[in-house]
Amino acid sequence: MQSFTEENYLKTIYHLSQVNESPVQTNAIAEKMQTRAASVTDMLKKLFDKQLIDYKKYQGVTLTTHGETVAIGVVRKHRLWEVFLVEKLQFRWDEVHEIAEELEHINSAALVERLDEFLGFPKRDPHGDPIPNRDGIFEPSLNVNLHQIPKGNYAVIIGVSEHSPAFLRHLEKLELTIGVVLELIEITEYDGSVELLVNNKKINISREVAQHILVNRKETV
Amino acid sequence: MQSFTEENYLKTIYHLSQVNESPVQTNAIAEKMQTRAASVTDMLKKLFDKQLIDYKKYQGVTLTTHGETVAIGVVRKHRLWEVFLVEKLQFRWDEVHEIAEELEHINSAALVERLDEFLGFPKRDPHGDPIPNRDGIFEPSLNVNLHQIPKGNYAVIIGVSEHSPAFLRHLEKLELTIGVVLELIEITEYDGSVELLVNNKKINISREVAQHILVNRKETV
DNA sequence: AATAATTTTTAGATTAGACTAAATTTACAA
DNA sequence: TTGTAAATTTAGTCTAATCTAAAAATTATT
Repeated sequence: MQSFTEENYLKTIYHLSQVNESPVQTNAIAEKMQTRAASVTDMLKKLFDKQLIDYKKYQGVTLTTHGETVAIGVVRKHRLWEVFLVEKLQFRWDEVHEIAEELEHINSAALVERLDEFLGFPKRDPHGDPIPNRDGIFEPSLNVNLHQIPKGNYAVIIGVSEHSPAFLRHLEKLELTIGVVLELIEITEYDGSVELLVNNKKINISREVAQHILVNRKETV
Repeated sequence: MQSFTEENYLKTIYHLSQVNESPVQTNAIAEKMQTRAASVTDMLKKLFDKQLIDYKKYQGVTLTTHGETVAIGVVRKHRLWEVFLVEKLQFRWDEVHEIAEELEHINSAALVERLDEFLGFPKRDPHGDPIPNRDGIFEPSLNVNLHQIPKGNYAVIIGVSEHSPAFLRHLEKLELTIGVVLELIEITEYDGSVELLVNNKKINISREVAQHILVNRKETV
């Protein structure tokens, strides 16, 4: 069994090796976890001794199969609890991350499976992130961001790649939430800002925002 | 804010001062928490410094108003989560205590209030224990055990005063669960065992079992 | 009241996780 | 290839929570 803290390290290493590729660097972990590199080194030794990571001094880390299983288990719990909080307890999508950070460490296999069933085996969390099944398998997905859609095309929002409450509330205000269908009218050459048609309204969003909105292209409306 | 561990100490002190009267002794806390008296003394000093308990060396402890508020908050969360696990996730009443021991430390006032609402503001947990409201107020209750009912009388089971899975499964097997109406036929003088009529069946239970079943007397069937 | 038994506290260590400061290794540029 | 900057690790502390063993205080018993 892993401690709360060990689980958080594994989860962070997992996320970092998804975004950039592995091996993951000590400093990257330290920054993400708001701690110091020296603390990370201490923990890496411990995780290595427990065979949860592969680690050579100065060479960064990758998760072992076992370590990845644990990390994906934590991600699964986090995302299922987020669905619970939004679907059952009526929280907004920008409020659930912090609470799920605590709930993800509750330790009961039976609880996770029953929660999954209670929620109807959801495939994605409220931000559109995929939920691994009990075997740790994710449904394949495309991950195209809005900025990559050619003009004149339609798309449906399936997720976001940035989870800060400020960003999520901004999207909410723009009516850019999961499931919304939009038409991409124009990408401004000068600053990369994007003009959209959403709910019959024309709106303009910055390149930064557009790049954090994940979509599926749609052939028709 | 209190740590996980501090919350557990406060909860234990709270429970012990309900059962026997206060002040609560160091050894009693140690036994209940499966730890050593020396560890308890260390923690008592800390809780005293935080003004969560009143404590004089060698004289035992009582909770301060603040400490009691925290303890009741933990009890409230524990019992609400137990209701969730049984009512929504279909756990049995003998399976929920351990999971609730973890969930009770999740830290979000909004979560507790929304969970309470989602569950329909339950007044009692799956073992019949009262759930304090958001202000820490318990609904008054009588707490008569089955052994105190005069023969020939009817009663309805409202709770239990012993929560071990073994005991709960035993009751389940005897069909002695919350809400069940029974008639007390006889209390055997020799060993205090009790003869009951439940669901039209005559059964016999030991004095020990009878004393851990809490009931309300009923005038009629 | 004196002594024995019990309870509680103190003293001193230990472990997990974190920190600072200094040393070391790696990477990169002149 | 040599020197410097950046990244990482080591060494040594710190705090929270625990422990054992010993000392002190309280309670019970003659």
